[in-house]
Amino acid sequence: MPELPEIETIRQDLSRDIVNKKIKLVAVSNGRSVRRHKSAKEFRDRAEGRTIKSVGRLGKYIVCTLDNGDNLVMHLGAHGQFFRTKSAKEAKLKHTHVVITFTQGGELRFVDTVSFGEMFISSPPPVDQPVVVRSTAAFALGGEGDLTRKSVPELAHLGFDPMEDQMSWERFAVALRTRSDSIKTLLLDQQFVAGVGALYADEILYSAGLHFDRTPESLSTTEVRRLFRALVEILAEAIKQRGSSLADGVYVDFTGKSGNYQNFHEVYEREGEACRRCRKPILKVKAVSQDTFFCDRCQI
DNA sequence: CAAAATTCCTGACTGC
DNA sequence: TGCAGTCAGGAATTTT
Repeated sequence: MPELPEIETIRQDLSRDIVNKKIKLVAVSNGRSVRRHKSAKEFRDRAEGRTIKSVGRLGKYIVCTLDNGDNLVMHLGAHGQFFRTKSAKEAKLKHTHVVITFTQGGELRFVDTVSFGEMFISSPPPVDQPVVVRSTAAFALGGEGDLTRKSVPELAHLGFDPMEDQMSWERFAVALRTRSDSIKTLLLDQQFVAGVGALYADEILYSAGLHFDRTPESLSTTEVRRLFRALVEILAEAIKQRGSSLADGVYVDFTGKSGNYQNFHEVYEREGEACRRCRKPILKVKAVSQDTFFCDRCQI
């Protein structure tokens, strides 16, 4: 369940920790975690001996640029976790599928109970075959996300990233008008906006004072602005708080510490508790094939 | 024809 | 104890 704020927290920590470290060994114990490759050996061969030059992010993907120009791309899926360990001796958690050992010592372990997550090595496209961006990101060219998208073809389909791309509320309004789905469906659609999942979608809609079922055509200009502002501000605040850790224990950073943003949730996992704005109990319904938490008085 | 709905992958957990 | 059902992110496939 990690979403953009949790992934960004991990990216920041990794960036401080593994940049300029050299990958000595890669051990894959579950081939499903590297399923885009023909074999685990191919993944290992392309990673071993490489030095990590930078750690970026697009949506829920972490992108490590290597010294040969390739990118090591990592996605946590629904239950994936990273753990940084000082030595190989530390006990291995169940479902540890990939272990990266650095020349300078220490390991980065990828633990993923259901193996919905993945890791793969991607090469930038040849100059005569540039990536064509067809998603909503085409409305937000010029940012950091644009560079990532163009060097990792596998991520070109992702919509704009609210933190990495140069989107404005006016261009967001244009992108919105191309779609007829409900606004919650759109927030969850990675090809519309990259990085938002069920938790932040509900928090964003509460903050914007909008009901999950509203459609883009029904939104006034003021409401579109409120939605865009909530999208950017909720994610930014959640990053400041190092993401949300729920009772399920799925999200912790790679040292095992929880985030703080769960203490600021207005609706998510607050069914029956009083809305902090109007005191009416928060509701939970099935919508967009998922649980949706909202206040039916404050969100119209 | 596109958009919407369903399926698939896997393991943890819930309820009977 | 066991067994059916549910859930999760995203891609692929099927149905509408």
